[in-house]
Amino acid sequence: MLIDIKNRQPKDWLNILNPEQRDAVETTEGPLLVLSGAGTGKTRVLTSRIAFILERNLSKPWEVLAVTFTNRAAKEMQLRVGNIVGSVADSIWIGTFHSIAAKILRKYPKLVGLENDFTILDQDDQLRLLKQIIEDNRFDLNNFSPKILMSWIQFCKDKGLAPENVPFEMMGELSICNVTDLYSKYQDKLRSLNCVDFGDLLLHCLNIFRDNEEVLRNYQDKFKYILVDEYQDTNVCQYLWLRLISQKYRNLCCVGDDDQSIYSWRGAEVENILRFENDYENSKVIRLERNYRSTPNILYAASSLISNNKERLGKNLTAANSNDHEKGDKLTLRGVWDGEQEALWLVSEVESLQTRGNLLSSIAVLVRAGYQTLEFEEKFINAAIPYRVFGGPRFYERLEIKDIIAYLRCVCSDRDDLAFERIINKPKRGIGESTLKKIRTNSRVYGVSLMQSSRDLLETDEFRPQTKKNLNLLLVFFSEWRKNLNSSTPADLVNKIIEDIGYIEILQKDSSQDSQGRIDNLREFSRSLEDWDTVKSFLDHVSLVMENEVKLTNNFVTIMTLHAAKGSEFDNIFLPGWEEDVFPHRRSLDEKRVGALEEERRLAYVGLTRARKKVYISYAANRRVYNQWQSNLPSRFLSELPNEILDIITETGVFIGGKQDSSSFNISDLDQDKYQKNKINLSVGIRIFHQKFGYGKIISIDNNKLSIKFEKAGTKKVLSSFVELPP
DNA sequence: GTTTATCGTATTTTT
DNA sequence: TACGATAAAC
Repeated sequence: MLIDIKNRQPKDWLNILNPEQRDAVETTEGPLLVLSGAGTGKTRVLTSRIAFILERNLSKPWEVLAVTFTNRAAKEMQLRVGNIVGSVADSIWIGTFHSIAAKILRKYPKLVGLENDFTILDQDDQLRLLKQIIEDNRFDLNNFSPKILMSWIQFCKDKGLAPENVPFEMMGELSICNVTDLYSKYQDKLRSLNCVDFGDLLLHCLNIFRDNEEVLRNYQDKFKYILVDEYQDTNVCQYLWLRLISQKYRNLCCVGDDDQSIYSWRGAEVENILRFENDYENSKVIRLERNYRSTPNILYAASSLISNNKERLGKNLTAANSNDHEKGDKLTLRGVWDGEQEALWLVSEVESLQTRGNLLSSIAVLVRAGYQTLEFEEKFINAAIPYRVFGGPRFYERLEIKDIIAYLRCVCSDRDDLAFERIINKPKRGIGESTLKKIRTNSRVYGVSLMQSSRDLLETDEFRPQTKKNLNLLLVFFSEWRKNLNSSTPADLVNKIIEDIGYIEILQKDSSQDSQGRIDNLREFSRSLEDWDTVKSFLDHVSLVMENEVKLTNNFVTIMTLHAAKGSEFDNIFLPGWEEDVFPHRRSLDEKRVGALEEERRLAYVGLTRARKKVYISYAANRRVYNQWQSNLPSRFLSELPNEILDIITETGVFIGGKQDSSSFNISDLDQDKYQKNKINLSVGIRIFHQKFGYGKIISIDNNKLSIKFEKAGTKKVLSSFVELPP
């Protein structure tokens, strides 16, 4: 594919750009903000800009830094730049914030008190570590859960704050317990274990730049051109980092879209993009508003929706290939009785798309939250339609894989206590809580690693004979594996480990459903290791690139969360679950922050703008949540879509406004106030009939939500539009 | 001392 | 439902 594109006229990639895009590519000097709406060719601008810089010989490839948020985006950029400029693209610094920071940190670990081979912890390890610290120090934390405390610590790190710099105001309701103390202890522990967490990668890197002028100058001199993708998603720490590193040449090009900012919960600050012009003197702003992706109808829907947000810079997307006669299909809006019917309907629409000649790979189902994928998976399996869930439990996060990785980590480092704790009794070898406690206490007293502590204790009679024997065997294995560390390939080493500890046999004995799948995963894992020369380089890859290699095999429907969908596009998009409390998510409604709802709306905007041709939105009146029936109102976002471009189909038997006539259904009917007017007279005590639950009496009324005591089904909450007066 | 069973509770999004 | 913490059984 390289050859094919390289054979084009050298200027081709430049000439296909529209004037604004071209301006963004050619304005190489000085700070530049590119406000790039959905589908306006953002990636094309970024890649062309890099190609332009290289082609004009403005800098060497290794003097260009391009940062993205996801590994996927980084990979794509690498590929597309490579398509234009060829193999020199390999020496450009392209990567995620985290991987670039890790690369720099690996060069200067000592400056922040780390050793060369520090380990990057994942969330699981972070949480376990924090729990341990809470226990060890007997912290009184007022019933705040470790999870909450962990996210607070991450929050501080996102802001670029070390424990000693956290201002009192930031502690919020956590100020009643000494969280900063905990944070500080957590950092100490990480350092003593020679570990970092995700937030540290950036924070340490930032601190290196702050405290070591020569190092900073080194990188400032190096990077003549800096490009940032998805700038609206940067947090304070990343913002400060960028400011420092770009200070010398000031050739900083940030590309982003405030309407697609959906990561504030992870510390992202839209403000970064809103204040770009103030922050960087003599900066230029270019707006990309020509959308090459979606039909006019889809854009109209998306624009109407997003115009309900107040905090935005404001952009008007127009369809680049617009033409008054061809507005594209209307959006399909489907209301159904319950979640199951929604899934059945969705699958049947997929089948119909397929018979009309659409590839399954042109179809995506975008959900608000991970748990929603299950229902669709089931129905796809029944219909024998191939699908793939992205962003589900990721390969390296599977338990069995994590176990083996923990073994590898222990082989590499004697000091990796977290990994050691994970595997000391996995598979079960009779080493339980009390033995572990002894090892821990001993290690704390003497300041040695758990593994060293175990070795020391084995010299004594502290353990029972059986325990002693088992633990000793494990340690003997480790010293053997370490001998092989440099002589054999990582794949061979893993196979040896799996065999020595009898992992496969244990899985085989366990006759549970997924044990075969786990064995397959292990095989797959050792196969994937064949691409790596050293265990260490592989471990780094694992912690930074959590995704499994995406197999671009065949033809399948994509199922993923709206968050994961950002940056991708499909001909046909399904957006199920548009109900209050599901989407917008309840958590965002509970939150007092005004911005929370606006972020949900941006998420809806992202969803709509993924589609090239056709959008299907659906909602279910009832849903089973944790084995309980719950009735939901249609999402408020539905009433923000223009009526004239919707094809509305409600299921037979779903009553809206007391009428079964679907043609008279109007979106504004969803508006609660208007809705109240044409409903039947309901009051407490009245006997009613409900399609699914039968007869019952109303016990209370809350707007149009009714609590009804059914004669057979018990007490349920039901939407008033779904009840009838008995004949 | 270790493993298994039961109970109760909290449920987003991800580098 | 699914996981984690605690209680009973091996």
